[in-house]
Amino acid sequence: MAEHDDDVLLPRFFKVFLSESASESFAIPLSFMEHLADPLPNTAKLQGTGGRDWTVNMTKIRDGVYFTAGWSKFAQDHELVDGEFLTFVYDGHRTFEVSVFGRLGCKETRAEVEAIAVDGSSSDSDGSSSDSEEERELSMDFYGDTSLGEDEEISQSLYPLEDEETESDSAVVEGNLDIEALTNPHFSTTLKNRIYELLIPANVVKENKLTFGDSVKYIDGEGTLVGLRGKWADDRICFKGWDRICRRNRLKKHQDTVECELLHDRNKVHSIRVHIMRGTT
DNA sequence: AGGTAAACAGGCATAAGATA
DNA sequence: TATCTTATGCCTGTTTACCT
Repeated sequence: MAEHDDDVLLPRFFKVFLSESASESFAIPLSFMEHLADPLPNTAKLQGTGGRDWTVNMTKIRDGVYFTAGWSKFAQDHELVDGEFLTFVYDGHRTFEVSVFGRLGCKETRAEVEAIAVDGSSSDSDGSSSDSEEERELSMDFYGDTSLGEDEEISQSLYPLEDEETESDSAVVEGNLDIEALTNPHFSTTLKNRIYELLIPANVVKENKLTFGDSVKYIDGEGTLVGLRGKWADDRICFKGWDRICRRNRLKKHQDTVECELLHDRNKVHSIRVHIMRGTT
């Protein structure tokens, strides 16, 4: 338990896998570079949930850092397909613990070690976690940033670097997201006139007995942004900063639909994962 | 079917920030 | 410092769901 608490403090990031841009090399988000060891090690160890390790080269290209040689082997061994989520927990030296979340939103164990005793180094591989526990673990992965409520952190997150926006992958789904497959509470929305706020439909809140804090993280293929809770005279629940999601994903009115998946920990929503479906309205 | 309440979109006013 | 732009809270009208 205490071990898990320590783990939560480790820096982490997530990305959506897109074969088009990530089959040969994999870009580490620019905003994560401040956490990387200095000087940058030549290689990194990727620890899969199946208990195996992969060594990959870490290469600095222009202003970014990429996993290069060895990454394609990792991707192949994990049978990564477009749209799957990867989370990376960094130990501060050269090891990344990588978790794979399938398109159904569940954590998956892949590239397993055959008939080998688990050495206990990975809390993910004990094989005892139930569905709900896995879901909570996913929540905790995105919960890593415990300073969510601090103004400084929020303002940084709200205004990401332009470079980050243009260089990272997009989580756009071209109209083929299987909505029924989403296991978390979700709702769809479109680009409204009032783009600064995202309204959480009251029926979704009620049906799922959801609660909200003062902020949520918006998660799209570009990374995360923090939206502060809006204050309204009525009881509606809405979050600000939504316009940045709309803008950086170039949402179009009367064309695009956004499926918002509410990631929660014991019904308290901490993040909203954004699935964009082009040309569906 | 009609009345009522809840939910929601969007207009308006204004505060805050940016820029000349 | 004045002006313009952006962001946000309040308010109101419309739509929808529910109850009688």
